[in-house]
Amino acid sequence: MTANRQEGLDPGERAANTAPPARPVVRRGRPRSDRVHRAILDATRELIIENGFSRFRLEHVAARAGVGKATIYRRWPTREALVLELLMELASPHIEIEDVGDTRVELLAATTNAMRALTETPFGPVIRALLSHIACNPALGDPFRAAVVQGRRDAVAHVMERGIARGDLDPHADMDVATELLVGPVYFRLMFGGELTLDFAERVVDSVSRGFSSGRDSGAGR
Amino acid sequence: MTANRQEGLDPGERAANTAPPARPVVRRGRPRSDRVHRAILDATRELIIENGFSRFRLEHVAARAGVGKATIYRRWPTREALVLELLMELASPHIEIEDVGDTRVELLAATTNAMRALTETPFGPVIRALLSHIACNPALGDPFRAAVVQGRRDAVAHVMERGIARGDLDPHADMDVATELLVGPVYFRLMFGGELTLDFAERVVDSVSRGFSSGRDSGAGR
Amino acid sequence: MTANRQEGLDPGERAANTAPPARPVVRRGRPRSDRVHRAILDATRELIIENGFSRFRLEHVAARAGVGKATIYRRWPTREALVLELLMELASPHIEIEDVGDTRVELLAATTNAMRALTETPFGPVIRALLSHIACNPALGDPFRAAVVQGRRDAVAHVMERGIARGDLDPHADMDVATELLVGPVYFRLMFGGELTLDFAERVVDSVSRGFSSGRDSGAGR
Amino acid sequence: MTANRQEGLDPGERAANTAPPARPVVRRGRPRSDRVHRAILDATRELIIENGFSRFRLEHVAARAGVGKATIYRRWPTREALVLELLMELASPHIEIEDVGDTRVELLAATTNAMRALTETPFGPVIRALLSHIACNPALGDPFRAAVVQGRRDAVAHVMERGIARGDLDPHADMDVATELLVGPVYFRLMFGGELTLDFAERVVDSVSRGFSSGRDSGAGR
DNA sequence: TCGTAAACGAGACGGTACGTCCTGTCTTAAC
DNA sequence: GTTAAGACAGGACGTACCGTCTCGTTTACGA
Repeated sequence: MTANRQEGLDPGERAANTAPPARPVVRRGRPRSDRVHRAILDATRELIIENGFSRFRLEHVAARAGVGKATIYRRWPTREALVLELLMELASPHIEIEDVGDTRVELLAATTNAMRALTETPFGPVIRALLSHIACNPALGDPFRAAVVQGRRDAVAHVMERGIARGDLDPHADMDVATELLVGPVYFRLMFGGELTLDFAERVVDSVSRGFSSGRDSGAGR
Repeated sequence: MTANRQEGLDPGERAANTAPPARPVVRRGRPRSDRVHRAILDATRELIIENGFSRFRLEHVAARAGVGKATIYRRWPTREALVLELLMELASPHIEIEDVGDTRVELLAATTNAMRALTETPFGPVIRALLSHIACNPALGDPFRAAVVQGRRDAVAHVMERGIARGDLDPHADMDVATELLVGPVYFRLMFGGELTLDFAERVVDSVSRGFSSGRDSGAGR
Repeated sequence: MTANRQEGLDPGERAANTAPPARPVVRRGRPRSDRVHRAILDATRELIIENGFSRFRLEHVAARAGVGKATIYRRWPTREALVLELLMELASPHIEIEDVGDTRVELLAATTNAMRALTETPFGPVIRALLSHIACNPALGDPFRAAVVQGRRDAVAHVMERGIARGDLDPHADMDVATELLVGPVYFRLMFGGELTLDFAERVVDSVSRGFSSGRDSGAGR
Repeated sequence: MTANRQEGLDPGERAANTAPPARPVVRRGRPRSDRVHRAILDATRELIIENGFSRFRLEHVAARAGVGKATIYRRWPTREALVLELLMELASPHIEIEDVGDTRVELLAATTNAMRALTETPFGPVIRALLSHIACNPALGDPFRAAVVQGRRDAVAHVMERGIARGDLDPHADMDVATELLVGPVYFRLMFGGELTLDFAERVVDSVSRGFSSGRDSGAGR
């Protein structure tokens, strides 16, 4: 989330973990301003949403945030790194799937969580603008995949495990493609058109869960 | 495919529709060179694959194609229009799904056609570089959706119709999400990581077709 | 004067001087605009006079001349080269000393020419702003010395020769320091203060010409 | 020499001279370091000699002197003030002309003092780099003229007075241009090229002193 | 067969943004 | 209260491309 501020926090903590008399990498000079950090990320979010990534200009970020360009470059080496931090920040709240005791509801949540993040929060316009860079540029894609995508895979896996434990899902249901089947259709429509409605999510989940169903007359099979 | 060369052809045809003896807007001067047209598209393909769309520069296209910049602008009003033509050209061969009499094979073809286009042809790197622009920029996305995406939806719909007619698929199978379920997972992995192998395609198709199956012991249900 | 436009003029002339069938280095592309060239030099002159060389910004030149920065860099590799061309252009009209038949008048002209150029023309503020660079930077100083300073030395030498021929000046008068004695005092005051008036020029010339005088009751000795 | 440190030294000294029990403008906190003062001036001298004034950066001074930027700004309000102090410090040892009883030797000293300061001490490169600023910027030029130039004028005037008293120089010799004639040629060559040798100095002084000579067969007239 | 008019390569043009450097001010902890 | 360190807003640097424009040259067509 705060991808590249870690090194500012680590030293102290690391010092505490190791040698007591060790100098904890003294922080010298004026410390970086949190207000400025926030202002830059906010301006970044607004400008990406307004113009997309290809017309996203650091000079405009600096102007809108009321900040010098050097202040941005001091914190993020490239604009990819900047938008990555923003992306992580925006993505994280939409990953978890709560255990509500109902397998179908939880499978539906996997799809609707992704969908609502895309349609109802700034995460939508931002990731839309960054799809190409996530797909092409490992510097941006790898951290995103490691954090966000893997998080979603784990959440879906837990849902499936609970569903199998409840007897709702076939123990042989293919967990390796579950995330792809539940979330892939949403991103397909994000790029290639089509409504992103609750009805769509239910159709996807119905089709998928029928394939995953244990065959018992359970909640997972409608 | 030749999206914006139409206006070069229109005048003549329109003239034919109106005044028979009228001079059909004589084409004077040196005609445009096909060699140049080809060289620009080839350079475009190479440079997008090498650098991605964000570092794609018309000046480099002109240099590599051995062409003046004005010659490019004379044919395409924006670089989006240029890459759109390239994208259409590269996408078109991978849409059709042949009727082979076997529903499962045809469903699998829907997934593997998309997958092989992405992994084995220049269409992969090119669309990867353009995902964001297709998602954000209607000038590029709308024609692409109208031609390529709709083409794929139609092909999948025909497969489903044939599968229902053969009794392999449930007549109530949800055709509205079939393309999303078969192709969405492939694009999900294109962006968000994961193998794009035949095994993956088979797992996807198995899960989906089990959901779509008529229940009869048919080829569609493994 | 037009230091780095020579290569634009040479080819044609050189072709005429050498081999008739020789290809005269074909000029391709849109030719450089003289209007732009003039506008840049004019803006340069104004801004140096207004702000001095240390606050002289190419970005301001571009803005005032209504020109892109690249257009300036296309013609002059550094701002030193730009101001050198300006300096040469401004200096050239004040070098010559006319043969008026009167040695004292001609010696006085050597001093007053320099003085009036400094006090009554843009050459003054411009060279004042460039003294350090002429003194320190050979890229600027060498061409200036070769053209302007040597020109003035030659002019003074001719005056002395005529004065000796007329019998006004001592044949042993030291021509090697004449320019320094006649013009040095003017530049001394330019930098280190003191009036630059006709009276001052006459005092200098009187003192110098008394030292150079042939001793005969001539015009050179007051 | 130490133009703006006066206010830092005065209070203490004045306190010692006046009322013993009175607390005289208490100097609180850590006192300013002379080591730092010296290091800054030394770094300034080195960097001006290495790069000239136009590429002279306070940030580099701070780095080389091992000093914070604020420490420099606390002592000198502008970089002009800083280099002015340096210039004064370097200029002062070369002003005086000793009374040796020989008018020609003393006139020669006026020229060679200036010349040797320029060729054999750091004053040369430093003033060379500052000529433009002395000529254009009163903040730097006025104090320099008041101290250094006027000092030299006074020294030359004393030489002339002694020469007239000795009967070597014409009582009507023009004292108002004497400094210009003796030193102007040296600065002319500093900027505009030519050797700065003892031979050159002697030729200048011979020509000038012949103009100033009383006509008696004295030492001043060669 | 010869004009003529558009296409062509080259590159100049006014701009915008880049990423870097430096300015003069400020904010911190250490002394 | 001075010190070293370094963050900060701002502004200029020199470079790279944008999309438009002017050149001289090339090439097919119709007169």
